[in-house]
Amino acid sequence: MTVTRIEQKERTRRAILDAALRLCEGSSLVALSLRQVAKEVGIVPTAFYRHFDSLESLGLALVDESFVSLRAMLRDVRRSDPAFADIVDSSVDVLSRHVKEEHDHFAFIARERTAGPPAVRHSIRHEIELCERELAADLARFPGTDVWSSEDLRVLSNLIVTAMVATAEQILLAAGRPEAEARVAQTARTQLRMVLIGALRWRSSTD
Amino acid sequence: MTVTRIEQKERTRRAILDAALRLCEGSSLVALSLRQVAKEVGIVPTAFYRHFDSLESLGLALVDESFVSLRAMLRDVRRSDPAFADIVDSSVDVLSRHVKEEHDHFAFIARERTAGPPAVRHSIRHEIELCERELAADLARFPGTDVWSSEDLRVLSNLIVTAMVATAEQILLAAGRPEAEARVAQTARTQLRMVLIGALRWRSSTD
DNA sequence: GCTTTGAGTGTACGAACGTTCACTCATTTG
DNA sequence: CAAATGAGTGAACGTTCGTACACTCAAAGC
Repeated sequence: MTVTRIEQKERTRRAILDAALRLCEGSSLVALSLRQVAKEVGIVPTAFYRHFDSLESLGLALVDESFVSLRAMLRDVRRSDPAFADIVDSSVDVLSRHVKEEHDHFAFIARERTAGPPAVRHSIRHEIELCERELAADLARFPGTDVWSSEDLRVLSNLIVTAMVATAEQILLAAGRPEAEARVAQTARTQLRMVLIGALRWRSSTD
Repeated sequence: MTVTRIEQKERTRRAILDAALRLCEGSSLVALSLRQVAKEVGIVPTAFYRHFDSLESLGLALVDESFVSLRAMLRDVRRSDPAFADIVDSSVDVLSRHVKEEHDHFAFIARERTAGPPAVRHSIRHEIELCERELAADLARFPGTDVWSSEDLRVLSNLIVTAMVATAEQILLAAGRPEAEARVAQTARTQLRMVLIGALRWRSSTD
């Protein structure tokens, strides 16, 4: 019991983050009230201000936290299991596993990306742009892509990220129905293959 | 002045729809209050109930209305201008023109699709699914697609619709900055070509 | 051990919320 | 022309909202 003081504060902070994540599921941050969060946590409304100075800064903290989950997923995708013959199979597999494991974080990103408070929307968009740039860098490391322009890489990774965001949304929607999940994953695999093959062919036919 | 009575009612109804569309821009339907809408329209809160029995049914009316705009766009895409050499060019052109013209409707769909009240979300998802099925039927009419399975068509049209929804979101985001709009359109054209070529190649290599 | 600190409390406020109800009064109807 | 209709009014209700302020009382620091 040496660090009890800051430890307890951190515990309450976590409880607030979790409560907010839980409560705005099914609506949005913009429809959430400070009092609801406080009641859910079990503290008095004014105590909220000891941790965040507004719901918006709470939202920004949730963005940070959610993208920690998302980046953990990207890390897993990157060092894809060599047991998988196909990078597409392994990537979609990692995606669907992470999305289900960190359901709340991915749902938060998907929802607040378009409907959150302006600052939250902006922050999420920025993070996703960074992901696109990272993906473009990854793609550039592939054999045979050295002839591509950076613009082509950008366009391709934008398309892939868009498709994967949509896939994540559909996985969330199918959550708990294994056959629906499998269907979404199968669709995502096919789409990824179409895109990759198309990108290669398109390049070699226009360079 | 023969139809003044119902005419006036319709006018107020329109004013409510417009006010709601305007007010929930930048947040969401779930963060909208009946009183805000009434104030914006210039009627007393209780008068709202003469036209809708809840904000949710207002939301459903806005979904209907927004998809009238969207379907008008699809109609334009379908009878694509023969002056355009490329169907991709003409489709993206029609898309960006309609999205800008009916900015509010497309923004509404994009936003409430993930963040609206459950019934609204569900309704939008249903409408988008119908669009996907229509697109699949259109694609089936293309020469050379007769060997495709209906599942392949479904997967492809899902991918295309996803990419176009994302494009619409980016056009909305770039609204008012012509160079940004042009960039989004150019990206969309490239992506559509990658997808179409990839789908063709993928099919012919696995049938 | 005495003092300081700060997470959490409790009360209180004015504002906005959804909904109720009884109403007005111009238009429509018969 | 009298009666019925129905869009819009206005006051009132019980809630919930964000926030201000003065407070408690363990843990942390000296």
